Amino acid sequence: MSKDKFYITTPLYYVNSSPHIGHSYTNIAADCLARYMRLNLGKENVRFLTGTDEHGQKIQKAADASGLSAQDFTDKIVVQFKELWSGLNVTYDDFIRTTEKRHVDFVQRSIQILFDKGDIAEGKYEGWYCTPCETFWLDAQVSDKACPDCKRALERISETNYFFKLSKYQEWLVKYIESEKDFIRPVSRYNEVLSFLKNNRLADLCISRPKQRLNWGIELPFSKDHVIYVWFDALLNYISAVGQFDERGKYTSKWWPASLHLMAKDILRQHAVYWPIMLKALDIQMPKTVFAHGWWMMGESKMSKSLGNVISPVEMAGKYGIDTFRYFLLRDMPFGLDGTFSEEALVKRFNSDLANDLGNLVYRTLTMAEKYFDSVVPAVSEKPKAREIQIREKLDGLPEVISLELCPETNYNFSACLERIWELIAMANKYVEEVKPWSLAKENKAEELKGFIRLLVDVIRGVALSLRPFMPQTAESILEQAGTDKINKGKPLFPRIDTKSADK
RNA sequence: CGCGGGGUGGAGCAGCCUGGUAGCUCGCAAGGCUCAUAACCUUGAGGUCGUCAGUUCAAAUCUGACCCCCGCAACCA
Repeated sequence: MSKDKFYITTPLYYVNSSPHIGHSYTNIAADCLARYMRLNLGKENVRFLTGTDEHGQKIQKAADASGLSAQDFTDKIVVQFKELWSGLNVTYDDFIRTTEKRHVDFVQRSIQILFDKGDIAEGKYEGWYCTPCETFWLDAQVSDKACPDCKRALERISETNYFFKLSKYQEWLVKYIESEKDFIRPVSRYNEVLSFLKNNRLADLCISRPKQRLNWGIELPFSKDHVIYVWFDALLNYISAVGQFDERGKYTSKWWPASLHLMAKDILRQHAVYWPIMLKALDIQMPKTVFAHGWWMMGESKMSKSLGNVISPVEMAGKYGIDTFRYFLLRDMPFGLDGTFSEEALVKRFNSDLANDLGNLVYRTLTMAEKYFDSVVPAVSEKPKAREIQIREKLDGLPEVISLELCPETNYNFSACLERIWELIAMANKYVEEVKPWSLAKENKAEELKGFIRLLVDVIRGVALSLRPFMPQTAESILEQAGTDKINKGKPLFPRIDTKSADK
């Protein structure tokens, strides 16, 4: 990517069920980066794409189960996703659905190009099929010719399908990954993919499904009897949304190549193996970075609908506030690793970090400005003390520190950014004890008091500016209260949650 | 011998790559202060860094073996 443009994507979410905390996590992280880049590069130089993946058998089945047509069903779920994003202040620039014409046309064109150049060919697909479940199983997944799902007898079938020649590009991909250290992040994932590619021979990817089994999909342009495999269809969204092929099949785009494809670790394979090979075959540039983050675990176990431990992001944001939810997700687990979600942990973070540290600093600062200087922000001190100089250095250095943490090399470390900001907050809280402004007031040391209050106001302004990508509402609120020469104090930002009485 | 992550004071984690006083947050105890949301500040208690062996002057950190926990099929980032 060029350094003055930033194109970030999230996965296209599969709409066979409602959105949950994992979807929120990916999109909040993406939103944070998009907001950050907009502030630095200008709004017009940032593109943030999200959307939904709507084809395939699981969706067909989910639609059947709810008694709706596939189109009506997906229309309904898409609304839930869009509402969630606006409910979490996720500011995407474009939302693509794989059922949209712009995407369908693009996918058909792409696959025709690959077919014409010989990278897609007809072949036989053999495997096991469970008629009641309407599910295909590979040899490796099956034992005793029984369906892993329903345990009923499987049928051996062989059908005509189309295959994408992944193996043709395997060597190229290994070399490419080896030459581009930023291509897959974090490093543990980079090593994982590379060793996978070195130790396994890629099988050619079956990219079609016979219509007799499944017709909810994009039709193959060269076979009326087949639709396109969902992954092959879905991955193309990253380029279908921002560009097009000319007559000669050359892809042009204002935004491509993407700066960052963000996803969870479970779909890294598709993005780090299939996708680059698809692009290479289409003669299109590689994205700069593919980043796989970790999973949120629920207490001891994995999040699971059957265990009933799925957290509703809407409920969390509604109960504790959007910014609290964003803060918790971005702060509590290092980006790239797995973490544990619990409401108790969230409340703890709320009370200690947001109420006690940040909220209290803002509130006490504004109260003093109000009380000592009638809400007029005083001038910067002319003879700052050593400690004040130190705090100002930390404050001035914050943007640089954050920029170093929000890049592929440091794994887009949101948590570290927030830690750095909170270090400044802690310094300011300590400094209040050191200076004892209440004593200065009693002793009529107005000059000293002025410089001190101004320092605190500058700190909370700086904190607010740095927080904009992470906690947009909070940042705005602080700037509304303290952004101008006249303080406009409001209510405490994060009223402490009383856990002691709630426990019993 | 399928793959991967992890076992560090009461809880949750960092440190391990690039060996050398074991650090952070929360909780707990004592004290201070009053501008502030029973908030803030200071100090303190508390750890044989999963087990065993090896390398080394020196190991949480490197090597080997072993034990235990959790993900990797499904709904699913």
